[in-house]
Amino acid sequence: MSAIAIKYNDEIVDLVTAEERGIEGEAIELDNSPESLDVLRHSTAHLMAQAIKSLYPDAEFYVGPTVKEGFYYDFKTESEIGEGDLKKIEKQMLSFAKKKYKIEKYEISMEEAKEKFKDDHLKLSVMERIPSDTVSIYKQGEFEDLCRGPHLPSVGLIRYFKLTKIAGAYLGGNSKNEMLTRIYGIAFATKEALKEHMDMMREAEKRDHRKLGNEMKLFTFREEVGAGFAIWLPAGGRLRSRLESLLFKAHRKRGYEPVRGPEMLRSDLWKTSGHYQNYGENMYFTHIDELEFGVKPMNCVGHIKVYEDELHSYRDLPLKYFEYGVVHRHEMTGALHGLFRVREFTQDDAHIFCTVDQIEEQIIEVVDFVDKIMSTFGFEYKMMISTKPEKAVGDAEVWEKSEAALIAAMEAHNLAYTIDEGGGAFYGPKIDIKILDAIGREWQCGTIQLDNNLPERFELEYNGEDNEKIQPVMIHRAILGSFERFIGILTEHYAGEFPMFIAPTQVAIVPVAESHKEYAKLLSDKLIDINADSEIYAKNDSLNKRIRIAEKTRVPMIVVLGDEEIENKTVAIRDRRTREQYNLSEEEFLQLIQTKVNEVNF
RNA sequence: GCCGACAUAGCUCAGUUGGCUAGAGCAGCUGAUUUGUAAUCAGCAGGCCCGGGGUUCAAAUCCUCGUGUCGGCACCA
Repeated sequence: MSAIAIKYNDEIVDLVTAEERGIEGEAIELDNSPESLDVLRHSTAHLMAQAIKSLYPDAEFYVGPTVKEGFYYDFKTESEIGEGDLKKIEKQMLSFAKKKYKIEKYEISMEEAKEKFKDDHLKLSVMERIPSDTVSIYKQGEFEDLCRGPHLPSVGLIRYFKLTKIAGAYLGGNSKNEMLTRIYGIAFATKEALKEHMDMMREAEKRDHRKLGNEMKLFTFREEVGAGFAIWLPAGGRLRSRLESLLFKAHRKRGYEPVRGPEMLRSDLWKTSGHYQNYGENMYFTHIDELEFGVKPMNCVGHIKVYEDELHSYRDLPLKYFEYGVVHRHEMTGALHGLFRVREFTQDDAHIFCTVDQIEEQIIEVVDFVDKIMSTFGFEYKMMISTKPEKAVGDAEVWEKSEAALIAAMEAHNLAYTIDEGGGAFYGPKIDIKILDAIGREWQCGTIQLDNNLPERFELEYNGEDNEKIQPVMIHRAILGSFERFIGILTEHYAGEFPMFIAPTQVAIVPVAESHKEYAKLLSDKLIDINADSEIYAKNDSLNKRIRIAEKTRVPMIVVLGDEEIENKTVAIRDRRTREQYNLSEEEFLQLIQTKVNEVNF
């Protein structure tokens, strides 16, 4: 196999450019390495543009880069293009690929380029953003495109690709601009790699929590209830309450006090906190007796009122209040997505009131807490520190000090983190925790945020050693983020096969015949005593069928009870995964379940 | 919010270019069967075809306005 490009000083250079510049380097072959795929996908994007141009001659093109999962091209045409047209475009691409057009390159001045693409206002706007005086043009067959490369030597090398999605996208990523059509695709060097990728996509689809949530009866959404409002069904309710009680204990162990603020508060308070001005368009309001109330989008104000309930000494700090706070946020319709993005959700929210000197140790404590939970579920995660944004309140010194405290906490404990410059909240810097799930996707869940703004606005204080009034620091933190999103992620992470300690039902009991129902009920009661839920499959169906149904519910353990078991006081256990069967005495069985249910503590 | 697609029974889906009483499988109910590890048989019931308006002799099907869902974009304190 021959090279498709070379690597020159860490730069990927295509063959035409290498020749033009008279340089040599390590050969890059057409394979599934990241460098090679990048070139391949970029050229596939161009091939797609060529196909689109031939099918829709009025099409104008914006940019067509490669991205993490393939490539896309943004363009515009007067014709309506829908999902059904992707096949047609793919076909055209293949026919061009068969012609094995050489991909040629030449350079022209910016002026010439502007003349050349004068009818393509999108290309012109691309050129606006290029500082250089000359630009390169890549040509394949009749099709020419402004591009800096690198590209394959020939479109004939493009064989294994698929157009995956069609969607709208704002020009330049700005919602004030016009909307273009975007087609996404994927390409690989080999047929096998493409197939593997498509298989993985199908696997991800099978894990989709919306699908599993429906199948497993965890939760539902209903048109008449309203968009973004989840309804928790019994199975989901059981799972959720297990998570809640585990987490409740974990908070108590760490000195958090449970508190609760009201669901809606007078708007005056939201004006004091600044939410009215800064977040008002996402809030739900109601008017009662001439007064305006705002439904809480966050729990901070309630916790501040808890703090204000009594005078505090420096000796009391840190104070940690937590609440499973139900919040409402009017998210934009297009943002809603299963349990991942809803309009009403419950945060595992806490606020820590502490002195400036305590920030570091408090951050560390929270980070440890996070680590405990994430490792229990087998999640890897990343932490990202977001610093002062352009639009920020509070004085610069405090900002610096807070940011330094976050970084110091990370450094002191050798924790890996990245920095998102300017990505903080307007009131303070934060650490975001991003979960990597079983199939490598990232989810933003927990967050730890320093806040000097609210203590200032509400004039919070405590008495210092010399009886002077000092303003405390407030740390907002959530670990799961919200039960909704976290359970959504858990569902996909485990593909619905929840481990015993969190599963909606721990055991499925299948009595062989009518006469064994009584023993089943007895066992079920004993399971409740050890905090395990079970379901008895005693319907008038064949044994095979009931086992099949039990299997399909993804319950972690199935036990079958018949004459033998009753006689010997044993249970026949069927392992879901291996389909193997083995017997345990009732006592051993209960012991096993008890261990498994309690094996986890955060 | 924007671009595009979609909405038929509890669930998953059929339903020709507008044309008879809108179909199937699973789930549900009633029987029969009482089962030893992934679907026993038979019968029954179940629909304002997402909601308003319209076009037409005739609308699940066409138009329109909503609502909701999906794929992205933008948003995400």
